[in-house]
Amino acid sequence: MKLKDDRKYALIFRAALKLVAKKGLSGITMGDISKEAGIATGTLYVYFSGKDELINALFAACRERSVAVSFKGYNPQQPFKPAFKNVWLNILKYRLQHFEEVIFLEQCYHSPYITAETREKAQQLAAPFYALIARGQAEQLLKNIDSAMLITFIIGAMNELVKQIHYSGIALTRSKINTSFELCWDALKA
Amino acid sequence: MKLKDDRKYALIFRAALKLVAKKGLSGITMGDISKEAGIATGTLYVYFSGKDELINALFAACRERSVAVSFKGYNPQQPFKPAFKNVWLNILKYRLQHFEEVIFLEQCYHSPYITAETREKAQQLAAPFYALIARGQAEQLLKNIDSAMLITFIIGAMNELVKQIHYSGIALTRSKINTSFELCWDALKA
Amino acid sequence: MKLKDDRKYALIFRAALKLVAKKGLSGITMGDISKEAGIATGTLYVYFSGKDELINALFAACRERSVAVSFKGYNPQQPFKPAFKNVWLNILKYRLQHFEEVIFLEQCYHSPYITAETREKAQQLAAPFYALIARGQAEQLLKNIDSAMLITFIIGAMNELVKQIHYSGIALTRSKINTSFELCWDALKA
Amino acid sequence: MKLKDDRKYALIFRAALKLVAKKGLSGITMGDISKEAGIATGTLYVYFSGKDELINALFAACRERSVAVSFKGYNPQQPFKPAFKNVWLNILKYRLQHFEEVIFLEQCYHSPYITAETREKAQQLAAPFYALIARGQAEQLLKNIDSAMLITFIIGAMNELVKQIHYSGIALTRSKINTSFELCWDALKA
DNA sequence: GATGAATGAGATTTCATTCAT
DNA sequence: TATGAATGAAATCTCATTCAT
Repeated sequence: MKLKDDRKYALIFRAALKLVAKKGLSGITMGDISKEAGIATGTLYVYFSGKDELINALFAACRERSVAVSFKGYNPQQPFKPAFKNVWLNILKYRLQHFEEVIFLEQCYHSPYITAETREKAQQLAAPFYALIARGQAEQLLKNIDSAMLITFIIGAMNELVKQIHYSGIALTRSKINTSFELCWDALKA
Repeated sequence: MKLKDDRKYALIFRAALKLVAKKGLSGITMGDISKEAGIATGTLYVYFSGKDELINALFAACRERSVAVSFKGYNPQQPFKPAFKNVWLNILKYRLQHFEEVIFLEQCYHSPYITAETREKAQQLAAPFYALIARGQAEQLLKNIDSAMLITFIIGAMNELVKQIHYSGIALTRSKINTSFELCWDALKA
Repeated sequence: MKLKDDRKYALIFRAALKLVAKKGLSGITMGDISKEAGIATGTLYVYFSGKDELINALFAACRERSVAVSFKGYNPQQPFKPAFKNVWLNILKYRLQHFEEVIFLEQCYHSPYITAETREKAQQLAAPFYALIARGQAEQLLKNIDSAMLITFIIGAMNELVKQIHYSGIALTRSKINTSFELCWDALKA
Repeated sequence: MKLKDDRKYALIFRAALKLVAKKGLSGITMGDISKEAGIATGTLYVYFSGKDELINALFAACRERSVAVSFKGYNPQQPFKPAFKNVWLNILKYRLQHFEEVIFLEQCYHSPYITAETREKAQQLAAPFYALIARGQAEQLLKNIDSAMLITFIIGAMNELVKQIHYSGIALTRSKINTSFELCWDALKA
């Protein structure tokens, strides 16, 4: 008896991400995805009930992975600024290394594929970031303003930074990274 | 024999923007656009040679309008910070009032519709912003780092801010605007 | 300007009926129908929103035509038996000449295509037959039993007769017709 | 190595009948049948070489069962009318209790699934009914006309009666049955 | 120029059948 | 034999574009 192959999910996701990065969300077809993944088109429907479900599942997976990686190595005992920088760097590195996911998530956000439910769940994943900001404010290191606004600033600037680095093709030196972080930190610090 | 009706361009653009904001770039069809614009599908092809051209033209138009409005009221005699804030506010207001265009531009950027040429031209429109940053640096008010990085920061943070405001539905008070600007200014200032 | 061509409905219906008679309801495809009708597959979707709608519409059309023709030449002044025979003959002739419709209606009845609504409407078309039976009972010419049962008997016997004639290929002589009618009449008469 | 499990045939047949009654012949898939039967899709192909064979086999089985039951309790010594009524009742009861088979047979008759051979064999099963009619004619109790026509009448009326009873949901009383039989008898009797 | 029906290539999806376990 | 994932041909349906009016 043949069992459902868990590696196929990864295979399909990788294929879809690659294609979206290349041709945009509006340019991918189920046929393209299956071909890229090296499986038959019909097989896609063994793993996902349709294109919508595939894209929603991939969206959720990308969001989760992205969050999961952010707090790697985070240690609450560590002083705030280095701990925060660690998270900031995790995010930056992840986004640069998985630029396809960044594009995919952005393209999805205003697409008809993502359901309200999926969107809702994605929102909830932000909780740890709010907690981190709250800690910085409690320690009087961060500006005492609406934490949503602070997060907005961090994420927005980071997004654009990642895109700029990706498209400019300019190598990202340690000093550039530090400059960028200080730019961000100057904005947030009390 | 009638002449091309200039108002139809606006009609078509407005329809396309509305639909992209609602259903995403991957969700719109020529049929949808014509219906929303209140004209026949065939008529679209009188004004645009095809879907690609329509989207490229709209993309270019949005970019141009967006830049044109940014420097409204800009007066080089004015001291830098208020002059800069004026531009910053122009951009913020425009993006909030024309949120559909923000979405559209974002969606386009990684779509196969936009040609390299269109992308190139869009890039060139950023020149006045570089000049503005250069002035701030010359006056030693802004950090003396890669101006592309500074612009990236400003635009990225602004984009996210606009989205947050739009989706949260929270009214934007004068004090919130000022807080946001100061956040941005603290990041940039020397 | 090209207008929707009313003859296309007839063209499509004729094609569908021909194919169902040949290959059964389970054997027809939208592609087959369009080819048989001499139009592009996409054109079918200009006239019907999908396969379901096409089949429901054809079902309704067949039912209506079948009923409409039944009372041709019916004259209430005429004595009951010849008036009744006239109707009976109308039905028999119509079904023999439009055998494809008989098959189609039968195939449809237990198919997932026909909606409850369509079924409902079809049911209502039987009213004139009930009225005719009621007249025969009022004149004490027909058995005074549940009129639904009488109609059931007439229609059931007729259906099978039509099939037998069609498949046996034996010519239907005037005398055979009369014999059949008398068989039916003997069953019904008081 | 296990042997073919005879109960599986019954399981498969039951599942197929249930589904055809619910969704029509055009609405069933091998997947549906296997799921309804509680077995794997692949297992269907252990018992039948394909969909066609499955349906032909079921068709033949239904026809055989239907005929076999008709003459239960038939005693040639018994006078004709009660003997005939006995057969008539056997058929009526069987069809009411196995309505799914009635639908299935009807649906099959004009489908491309049933082969000429299967159809042929089904035809031959009617022989005992012809013999019964011949006896009635020899005893000068039945009209002396083409026996095919008489059988057509009986079966057609019965079919419709069964459907009417099934769909109306009205309980079938002993008196209703008798009335129906007399209707039939009046038609046939010399 | 304006219309919208017509087109057919191509997208999504289904499903009978096969095959590895 | 039993399983159900895998397949790919074929079905349904969509949609950018054309064309007759």
